[in-house]
Amino acid sequence: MTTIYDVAKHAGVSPATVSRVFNGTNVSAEKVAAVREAAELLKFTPNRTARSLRLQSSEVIALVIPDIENPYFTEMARGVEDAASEAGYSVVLCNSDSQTEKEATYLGIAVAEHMSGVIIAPASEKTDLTPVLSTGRPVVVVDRGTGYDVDGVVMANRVAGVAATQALIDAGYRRIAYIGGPEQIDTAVERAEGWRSVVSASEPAFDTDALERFATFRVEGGREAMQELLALPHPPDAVVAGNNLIGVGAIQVLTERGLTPPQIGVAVIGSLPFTTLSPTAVTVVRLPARHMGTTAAKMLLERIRGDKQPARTVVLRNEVQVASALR
Amino acid sequence: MTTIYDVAKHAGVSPATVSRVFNGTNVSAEKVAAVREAAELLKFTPNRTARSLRLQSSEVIALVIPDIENPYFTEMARGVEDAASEAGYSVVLCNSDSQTEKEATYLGIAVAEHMSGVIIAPASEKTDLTPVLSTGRPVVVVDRGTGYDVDGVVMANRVAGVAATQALIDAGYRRIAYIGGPEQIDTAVERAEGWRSVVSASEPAFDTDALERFATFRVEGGREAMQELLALPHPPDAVVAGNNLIGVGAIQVLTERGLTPPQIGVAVIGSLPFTTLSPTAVTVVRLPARHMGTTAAKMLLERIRGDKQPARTVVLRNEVQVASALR
DNA sequence: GTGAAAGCGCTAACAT
DNA sequence: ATGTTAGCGCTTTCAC
Repeated sequence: MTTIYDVAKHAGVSPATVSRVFNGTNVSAEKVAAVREAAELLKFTPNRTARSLRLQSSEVIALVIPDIENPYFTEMARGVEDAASEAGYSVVLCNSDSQTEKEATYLGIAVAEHMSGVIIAPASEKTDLTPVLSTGRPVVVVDRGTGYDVDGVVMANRVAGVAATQALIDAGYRRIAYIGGPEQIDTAVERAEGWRSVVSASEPAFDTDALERFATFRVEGGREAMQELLALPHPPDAVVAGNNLIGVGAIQVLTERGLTPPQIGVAVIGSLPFTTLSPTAVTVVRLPARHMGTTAAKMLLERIRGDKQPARTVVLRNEVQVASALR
Repeated sequence: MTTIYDVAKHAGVSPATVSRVFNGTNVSAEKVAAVREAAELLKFTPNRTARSLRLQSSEVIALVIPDIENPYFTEMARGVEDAASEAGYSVVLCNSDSQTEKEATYLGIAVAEHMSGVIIAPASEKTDLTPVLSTGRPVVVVDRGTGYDVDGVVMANRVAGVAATQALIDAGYRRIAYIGGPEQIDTAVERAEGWRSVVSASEPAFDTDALERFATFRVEGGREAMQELLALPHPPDAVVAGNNLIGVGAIQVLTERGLTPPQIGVAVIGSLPFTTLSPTAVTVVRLPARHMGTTAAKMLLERIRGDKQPARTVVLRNEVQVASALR
């Protein structure tokens, strides 16, 4: 490994000058040239570990997500990466697998590795951010809320729930069920509220409890809940899926039973990037995941650069893609 | 930030002893207790940057993939993460976006950050591994081959191509087209060879050139190629998709035109994790992506621990899930 | 504009 | 078994 000293020797300057050349401070043109040439020749790459030990910070940000296999989060990761790499930062992707302990481990690593900041989609409301906040590092919370006074980027969840349900009502469906995520997760709760408000308004006697199901935010969760709903004495004629994977699971079950949408109405909150459905059969409330990622990254970078304004929360609007095929 | 010196002072020992306690060497029971207590009290976390500067290595491995939004690669990432975190290593996920320059940047970062090793699914055959190999760090190449003498884990691509095509033949299809990936990528070429060998054997006069298409390994690539094939004067009665995303694109186009499988036979090389298709309509040759990830991680960890045996390449068998609905 | 030297937090000889 | 100390590669005062 070639160091700043090797380069200095070859260029006939001091190590300090080499450092200056690589950090853009006042150095005479000739010395700059000499240093660059020597660096080229010796294939010198600055040692980031040494640099970050000295600077007490590294140009890396941590992105902690609960499910690396969910396209919603990878799309977001993509957005974070775009914004970060444009600013010369790299992104470490950490998969908490929805486990608070794993999440805590990664947050610990983030500080122990001197990372500049963290973007996190919390695994639950138990997420403890103090280890990183106490070091003064900025945190941006995405997708979900937390009790901490930090920047956040969230989706307009209630609005998404309303839009999904309303599209189904407009298409003529009446018994609209809802399959949401875990009861403790606030995004899930907000989306459910949107659904509940629309169905209750449409029919005052609507028995929301009978048609609401809580699932995991996974394909399997959607499958199980859909099966339960279909087994009901008086099954629904439509369903709102609380996230993309639940939507996939629900549609799989319907397809297997020959109840292809729009025979039963289906609206999904979240995009379905790899489905093979006709786009006219299902209403999709697209959540701008990639945009959420870039927004979060930009906010974090501002904080890293020393921005001290009070914490902000950005709420992202979503775009509704209504099924055109009605039953 | 509390350091080893703070802990040493509180515990009434030397910094070296604190270090020893955290690295499991001979320290008397009393001192261990004193150090642990002080560390607890002061919320001490070892500084990984300093540690890796000193050790010239960090317990981090880099995983470089060409498309973070492809479930095939995220599934693989999941496997890598499982094996690595079990061994106390963390994984930095880098998205090269199929660009050789981005890939080179990340490889540079991997060495500049003293990462212990890298697992890479190369963006192309131009990938230059020398910057990392020359530092003595181990590399495991996954999914695709390279010209380097390093460990690798690949799928049985030719076999997969044969299996996909044979399933279609067995189901009675005769004009079987193939939509593959970019011509320069060896996995794509091998899978195509499998297809070609089966169709040529089935009918000596088979005009393979007319029915072979090269696409990008993306949904859009599959869509375009499928459209071209359908516009042919004498279109195919079945198609083999060279990867999961191409399969999604092809099936989307077919569905939009009302040609739902198995009206046209479809076989896909790679799993379709988020499709809503009836599983009986499409033949899927599952590629064990997660297993590829864990295998690669284990091989890399062995090398990191000093294993010096000659380079190995592991070929992973795949599992065929034949469509049961025949036309 | 440039160099000398200290120090970021840790580990590993080397002494004791 | 434990302490002392040098040094990993870099940045940055402080002199000149």
